[in-house]
Amino acid sequence: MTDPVAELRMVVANAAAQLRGGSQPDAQPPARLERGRRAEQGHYATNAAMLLAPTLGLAPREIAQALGEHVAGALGGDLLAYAVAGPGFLNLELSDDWYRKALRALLDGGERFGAGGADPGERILLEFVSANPTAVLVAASGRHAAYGDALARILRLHGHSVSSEYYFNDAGSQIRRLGESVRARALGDEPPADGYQGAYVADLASEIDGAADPTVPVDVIAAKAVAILLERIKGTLVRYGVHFDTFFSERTLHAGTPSPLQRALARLREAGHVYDHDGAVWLRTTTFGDDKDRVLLRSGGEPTYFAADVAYMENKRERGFERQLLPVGADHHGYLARLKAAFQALGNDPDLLEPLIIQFVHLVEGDARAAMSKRRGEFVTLDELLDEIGVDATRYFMLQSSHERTLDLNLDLARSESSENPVYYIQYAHARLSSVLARVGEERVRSAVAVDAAWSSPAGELHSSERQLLRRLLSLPEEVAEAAERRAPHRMAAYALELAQDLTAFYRDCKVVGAEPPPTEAFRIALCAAAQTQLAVVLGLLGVSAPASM
RNA sequence: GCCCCCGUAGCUCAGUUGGAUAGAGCGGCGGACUUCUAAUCCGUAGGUCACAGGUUCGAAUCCUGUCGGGGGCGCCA
Repeated sequence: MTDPVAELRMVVANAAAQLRGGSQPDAQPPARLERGRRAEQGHYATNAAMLLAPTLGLAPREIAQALGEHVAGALGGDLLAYAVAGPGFLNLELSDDWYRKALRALLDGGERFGAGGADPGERILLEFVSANPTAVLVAASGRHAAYGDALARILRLHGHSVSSEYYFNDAGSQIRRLGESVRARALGDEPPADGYQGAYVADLASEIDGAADPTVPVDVIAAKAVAILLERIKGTLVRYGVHFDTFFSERTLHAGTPSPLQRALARLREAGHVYDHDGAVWLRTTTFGDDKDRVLLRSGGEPTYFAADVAYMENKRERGFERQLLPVGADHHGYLARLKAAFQALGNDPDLLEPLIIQFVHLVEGDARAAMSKRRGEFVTLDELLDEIGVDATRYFMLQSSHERTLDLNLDLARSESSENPVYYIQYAHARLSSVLARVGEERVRSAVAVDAAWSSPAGELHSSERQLLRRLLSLPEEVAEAAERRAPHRMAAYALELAQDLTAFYRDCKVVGAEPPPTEAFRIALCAAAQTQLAVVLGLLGVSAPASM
């Protein structure tokens, strides 16, 4: 019994197959098995009968009844009762024996319970944040960082091999502008109009030796500035708990003969997707659904940012990553059609390049929305945000809502209500469990967890809060699968909160230490241990700490 | 003008491969601390799921349109 709910689902599927007899399952979606939302809806409910109705030509409730009989036969003593309800749901009520076996499965799974659902596991490259090292990270980058990092963790638990990567632009005109801005500040001048105005540029000017020295080329100044800023960015990411396996330099795409960029270009040319026009070199992205063709090499021969991106995609593929995930800001969405087109032009299956659009974080202070232009230097940095409300609250805030939705971050509210962040409620549940288990003592915990024969007594019946907590814990595999497949870390944030609520209800209703009779105490200790393990795992997926005390 | 995302309780948001009586946190109101952690709990008020049509036995969810908010439409990055 590695996944009790999956086994239950299998029993229902088999029963449905028997009812269906020879007729094909056709294109029906698989039947669902859900936790009952209300007490009278049983412990689990399935809509299988309603899905079978069209095929069998019978009333859903009639089918549900027959389905119930089959399921009852297969489950034996694990099933306490079943009932047909509503338009044709089959509600199942499971026995306490089933719940005890389920707890055994949870404990045996340990930190890996719910892991490995991906079939097959893929080699995935997840590139995110990738903010140019022309400034420090802004608060909004905190959303991308939290999203990508959590997604990487979730995909890994789900059974994929994920490499997280930060692509940084260390070549091209923005970098040159940074260098010119630093030089201007070093000379006591204003940066150029299209340069970087922030106060940090003046700091860079004083930090970099020779910034004012006319014999030192601007490119050298720029490179030094990039190196400093990149280190600051890395420092912020470490503080934020966001890990990158690799930092990838754009410059390397232009290096060597032939450079990766030249090779990608040659490949596209061979495939017949490239042409010359107006002195520039174009990629015929319209072949693959883009609005218009795109320039790869400008009429001066200089490659566009797009050309570098194309070479970068090719490089990812050459490194053996079959799937490329690319969370980007909503302001980039117009860029994605051409990326996808280029990916196809390189001979790839377009479905293997997955751009994920992350909507904006609107910073609000008072009534006005804070403008965030890096060039003008008017922005709230991620470090400032972390100073204000802390890593855990920031990460949870950034992850609690869908990335498809714009997020309003009211700084005044964040400051004043930081302690109201749901993350503390979740962490508190974890701390409580730790406290209970500490009170019980390691030795007692070990024995309670090890010997499930000692969990049941003739008189003991589980409390409904215990059952509900177990159902929540048992749903982790499907929650992880859902979060991974939908690229939706916020599902785990919601799950963590629900788990904490069930834990709090359990804590309220079921005394653990000294519970009578002894088998009840043993069972509850084991349940606490399983819950603590899982809550720590889930918090870990979000990149939030799981404190032993608060 | 064209394209993308969003519109759910006072606020911030879950819930979209169509299912049962739409949920949570915060805020409001009324209660509970000699207790395994009160950063908690209990009770209560609060909804035309933006609007209008359509498909369906069944729609917050799918389709069409309208309104509102955000973003994008460079040989910039």
